[in-house]
Amino acid sequence: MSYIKMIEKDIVDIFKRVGYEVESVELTTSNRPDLGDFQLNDAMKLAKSYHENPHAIAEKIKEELEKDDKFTNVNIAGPGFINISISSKALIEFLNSLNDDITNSFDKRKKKKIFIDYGGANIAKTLHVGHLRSANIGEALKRLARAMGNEVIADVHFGDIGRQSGMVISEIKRLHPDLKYFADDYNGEEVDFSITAEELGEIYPRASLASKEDESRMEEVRQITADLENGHPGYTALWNKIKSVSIEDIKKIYIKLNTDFDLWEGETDCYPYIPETIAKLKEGNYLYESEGALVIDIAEDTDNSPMPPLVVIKSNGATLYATRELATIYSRMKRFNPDELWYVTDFRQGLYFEQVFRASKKSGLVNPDTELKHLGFGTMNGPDGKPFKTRDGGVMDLKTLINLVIEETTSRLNPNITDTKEREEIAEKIAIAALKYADFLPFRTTDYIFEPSKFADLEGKTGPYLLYSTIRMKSLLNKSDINQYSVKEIVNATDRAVAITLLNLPNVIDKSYDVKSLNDIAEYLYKLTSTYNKFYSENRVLTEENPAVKSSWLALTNIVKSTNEMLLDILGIEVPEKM
RNA sequence: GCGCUCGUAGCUCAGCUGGAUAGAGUGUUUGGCUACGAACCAAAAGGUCAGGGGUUCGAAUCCCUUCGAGCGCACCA
Repeated sequence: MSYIKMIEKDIVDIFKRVGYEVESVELTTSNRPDLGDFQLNDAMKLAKSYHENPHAIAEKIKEELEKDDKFTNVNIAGPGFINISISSKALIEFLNSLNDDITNSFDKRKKKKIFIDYGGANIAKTLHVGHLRSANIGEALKRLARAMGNEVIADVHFGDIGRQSGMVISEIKRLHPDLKYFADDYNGEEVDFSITAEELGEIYPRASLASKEDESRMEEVRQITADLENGHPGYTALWNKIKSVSIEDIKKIYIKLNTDFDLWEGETDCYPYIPETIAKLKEGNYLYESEGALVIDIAEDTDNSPMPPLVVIKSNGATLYATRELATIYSRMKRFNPDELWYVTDFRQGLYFEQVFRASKKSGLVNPDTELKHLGFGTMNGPDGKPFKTRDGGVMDLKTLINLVIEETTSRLNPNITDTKEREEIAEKIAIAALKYADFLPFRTTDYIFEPSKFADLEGKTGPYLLYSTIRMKSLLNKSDINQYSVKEIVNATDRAVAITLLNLPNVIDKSYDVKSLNDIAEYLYKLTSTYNKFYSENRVLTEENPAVKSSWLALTNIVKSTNEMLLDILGIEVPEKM
């Protein structure tokens, strides 16, 4: 158990001993650091339920707290705030436990099997800035869930079928009408045709625009989509070729983003499970015909607004997104039987997922106790408040964005790093850190504005700040002539502040995991690092003459460095050796 | 029309399971490198928490209401 949780448990015992039943208490960092390290607000809450004077309750608690040598400076302020500080003796004990083993710095949860679906790259389209959040948040939640002791399976869930396939094929048909794939007598033979990811990136928007303006073109697209789904040999061969080009390109960017999946599956991977899924829905008599389509009712009595039924089979007999989603859920349950299924997508899909989840529960595709969670996120907008665009009005693709940031980080690299390849690698790592960290700072569901000028912003509360500071800690430790150290004393206010901040980590991790947002961890990293940097600027570690003080400060530096590395790793951010 | 989300410093965002004097970064002004790495540290200025009402010891936070913004509402994904 983490140190702060042990202290909190002790305090709960104290409450019980003096006659107040509380389940738990949380030590929160004080709003009034002049009065103490932490504050307890429980006396005022208890005053209500026990009909007693809050100050009198606080007084009883205070008396007991003072008997424990972990606490000092216990005082009561205002209506019944209890302020407490942690004694140096306790802080030293705590810091040394971290110095010995950093992996005990926060608490694990009861192990669960979690299946997480994020990324959601679309084969037909190049990755754009909208995909950044799903990759960042999904990857970090995966790592966080694993760090909390869970078994986690991640799937990229490529969008590899659907109308966009029809769009792309129809456009290629226009560009190369004589291609063998389109011939009536096409028989599965190899066709000499190649396409680059760049070309692909231009094809979809053109087709999409044309279909929007021309209903007959849209009808053609629908037809091609249906034919493809029904196994049209030429379309299938062409689409597979496009898929392999696109997937290769997409994988490269995910690797750059430090994002990795256990399963690189797509929507089409659920096809073998569609018949069973439909059979299961029919078995329970959940499907009925409405306007030519097969739908399932999912309204519930408690709904305070109309809930439309979910279309499972289109009137032309084809499947659609929801069909494949249901079959995918069925396949995941059958193959992995997870306790929880998480979907990290744009929050605009909230209603859709609510529908799919209800249909899955109602029809028994999942177990009654399987938790289905849609972890929606807000959109990353441009300065006009609309989804991020390039100067000429196009959607900013992810590669361009990454390269823009790399340009900035390259220009600031230490000139002592001369190897060209090394420079490129480091500049890229810093750029990714900048992008990811900026993306984690707002709460998960917040729409936020990402201004182009922020690309150039590598100072202050940024990824590069964290990397720079962590590298500086490493550098300090490397230069030290001592490599065995431990905390022997708390020397002044600056090292004390670092210790108190470290103490608070488990509560930050808990909250972050409970609400499935990384902003608390991102914020904590800055808090810890800047608190350390203040210590760093006011104390000279390497030239310190008192060996006990020097040892303590080296240990403190080591703990902060390790904590930063651990938390940055959870966020999917790599720390280079130098920068 | 129905539903969901949001409105906090010049800008970008935290804080929302009610707690003390509403925070951070950036920008502006200013100080600190012959220094363990200055992508750093320090200081100042900057607020009607959209407006109004209510609940209570206490409201940015909960409830009602007005105004403003965004998003979603069966055969797209």
